[in-house]
Amino acid sequence: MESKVKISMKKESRDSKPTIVDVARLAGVSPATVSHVLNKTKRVTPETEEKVLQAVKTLRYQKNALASTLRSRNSQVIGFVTSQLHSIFWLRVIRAVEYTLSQNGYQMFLGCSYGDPARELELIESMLQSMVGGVIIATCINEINEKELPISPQIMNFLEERCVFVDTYPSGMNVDFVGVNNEEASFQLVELLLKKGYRRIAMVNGDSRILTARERRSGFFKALKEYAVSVDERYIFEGKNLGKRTGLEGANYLLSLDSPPEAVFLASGNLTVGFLEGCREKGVRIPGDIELVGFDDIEWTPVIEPFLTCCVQPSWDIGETAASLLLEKIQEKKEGRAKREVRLKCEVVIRNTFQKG
Amino acid sequence: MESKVKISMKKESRDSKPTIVDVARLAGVSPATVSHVLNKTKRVTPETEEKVLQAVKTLRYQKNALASTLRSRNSQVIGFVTSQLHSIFWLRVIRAVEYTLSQNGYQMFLGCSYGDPARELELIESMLQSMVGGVIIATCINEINEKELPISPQIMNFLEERCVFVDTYPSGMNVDFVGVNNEEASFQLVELLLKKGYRRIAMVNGDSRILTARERRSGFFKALKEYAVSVDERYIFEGKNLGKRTGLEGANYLLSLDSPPEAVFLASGNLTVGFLEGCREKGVRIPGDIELVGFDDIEWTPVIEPFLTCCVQPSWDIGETAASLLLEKIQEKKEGRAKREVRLKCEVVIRNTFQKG
DNA sequence: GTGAAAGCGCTAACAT
DNA sequence: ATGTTAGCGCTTTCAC
Repeated sequence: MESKVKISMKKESRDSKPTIVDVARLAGVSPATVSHVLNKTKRVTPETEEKVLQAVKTLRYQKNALASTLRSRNSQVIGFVTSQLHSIFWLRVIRAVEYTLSQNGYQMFLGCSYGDPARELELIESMLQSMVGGVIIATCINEINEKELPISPQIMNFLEERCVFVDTYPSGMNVDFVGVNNEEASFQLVELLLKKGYRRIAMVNGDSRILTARERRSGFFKALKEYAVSVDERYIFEGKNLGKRTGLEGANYLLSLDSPPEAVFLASGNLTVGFLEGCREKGVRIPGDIELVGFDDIEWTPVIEPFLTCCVQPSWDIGETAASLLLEKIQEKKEGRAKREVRLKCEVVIRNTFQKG
Repeated sequence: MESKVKISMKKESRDSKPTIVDVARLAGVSPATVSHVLNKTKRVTPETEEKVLQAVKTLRYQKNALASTLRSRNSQVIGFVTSQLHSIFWLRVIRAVEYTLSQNGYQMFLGCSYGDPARELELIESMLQSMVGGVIIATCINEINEKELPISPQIMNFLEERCVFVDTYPSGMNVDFVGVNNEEASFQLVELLLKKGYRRIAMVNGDSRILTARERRSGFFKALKEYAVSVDERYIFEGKNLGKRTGLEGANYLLSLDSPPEAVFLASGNLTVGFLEGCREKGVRIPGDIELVGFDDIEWTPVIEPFLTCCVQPSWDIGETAASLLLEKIQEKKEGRAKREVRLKCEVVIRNTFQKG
């Protein structure tokens, strides 16, 4: 008697959501059958299927994703670990990832390391504790260094089996990766300057331990070489990172030289923003006094001067491709398949003075 | 014998992470005790505590968050449902929310409804299925309408008990809310125009079923009234939403009038971007031909002309306050406490022509 | 202060 | 084709 009361208590309480057991009882079948109907994991007669679906409907049953994942070890959640949450570029990538995942019935964890490698690992670990199905990482780790940043074999294994890196990845790691053709696009931008006859061309870039910085730098040098222009070390400014501050510092440095450059290649959108601020402070007019080409578009270009010539990263495609690649990887269980490196192409957008030239 | 083999198999396999049982065994205590040590949920002698912590360390044990949440009904995950993922404003809010949550040991789900109310509800439901502890919502639902968009009592209850709305909320709902002083800030902006002597002042705004649009509109009218300026209906342009396109349409309309306005109040940052595009197309110079004040700053203002006078929303504070409020609400179990409405103040930034005036 | 046992809601293996 | 049973990894009574 006691137990019966308890059971009915449970069924009465309106704040607790219905479980698979409630559905089974109402449909007059076993919980296992309900599970099979909902997951299409075994054939069931149309008759019982109908009963189950009806019960689901009347109870407004929604399955508990946690219990399901815990038991089946199959999660419908993907984590996205980014290293910055500042630029419109990353916002677009996030949007594409979120959209692609949700279209496939997945949810997204979002975490930001703010450029701290240790924090990045913490985020990955905490996502693992929540049994995510996989992770997309915009890493801030340039190189695996067992001394400075030990990574457990478990994490290492996870990074290889259930991750996709975007934009950049730690050098020497064999991982799936989605990025852009940094070298080629940089080459094209610098070539525009060279074709126009400029020879005193500067570069503002970040630390070349960063993959993207390194590749863009390489494109710059390649172009100079192809046009037989010797490198003037005074025109090379390489700051700590690809951020705004570095751009500002680069402007302060380059614009103070005895013979300033005629043209500058800026290796990122944030660098460009900082560089423009520096120009403004120094009273240098853009366009006019100096010619700029930049990697990555800057948001406001369509609205107001200056219209900068740049290459536009396919930010949406980057996110979409990364998400699709990860889902594919997770769903086909082949553990040992070869890693893939996808390079999407940037579009070089020619604006302003170049149109006249 | 058979079972023993199985057990040892289990312990050998290196791909499975250690469980609380493994820790308990190694420390020579029961799983319950390990749980109590880790969660500080009961007093334990320092001696056994030490043993447990040691075992945790050597096994590199990390507790399974899913199992923990499933059993304790206490989740460390918060969902953020946004209605758009386009502007830098929302990026900042997201950043603040993510940061605040992670500082408190929480993880964040991110979902975007893209302005579709039905999708918004789906997102909330799927988060509920994952047993999130609470949700922060930038809603696109202006009004509860049982006919068009039925909301189950369960969801309704959840929205009231474990949610915080940001930026706007459905009219008539009694919920926790974090927003800004839309009316007051708009008043101040329009007052700047009035004090400078303008009388032919226009407004570009979104549909006033949207809370923010309504309040900003109200501030506009209040200012005109206070300065005894009668409203000229031709100068009121109210489009569908607060987006860029509406701003462009507003520019096309207002700049084509026989006697165009001398000054315009733009009720959002995106409206401003669109309006500027319209000005550019029509060859109207800003600043110069027409005076603008805008609600919400636009990203590039510090770098390039035009420097617009505007009010800056405290986007970081909005996100941080919303997250803190939600965590507080969840942690203090008082179910029936009064709802709170927090209004943060915008900073009016006076730039350009106003400085000379 | 500690442990045994039950159970959160689900799915997978094994019967029938 | 369906049901029975066990158990994912954890927390929580309730004994001792």
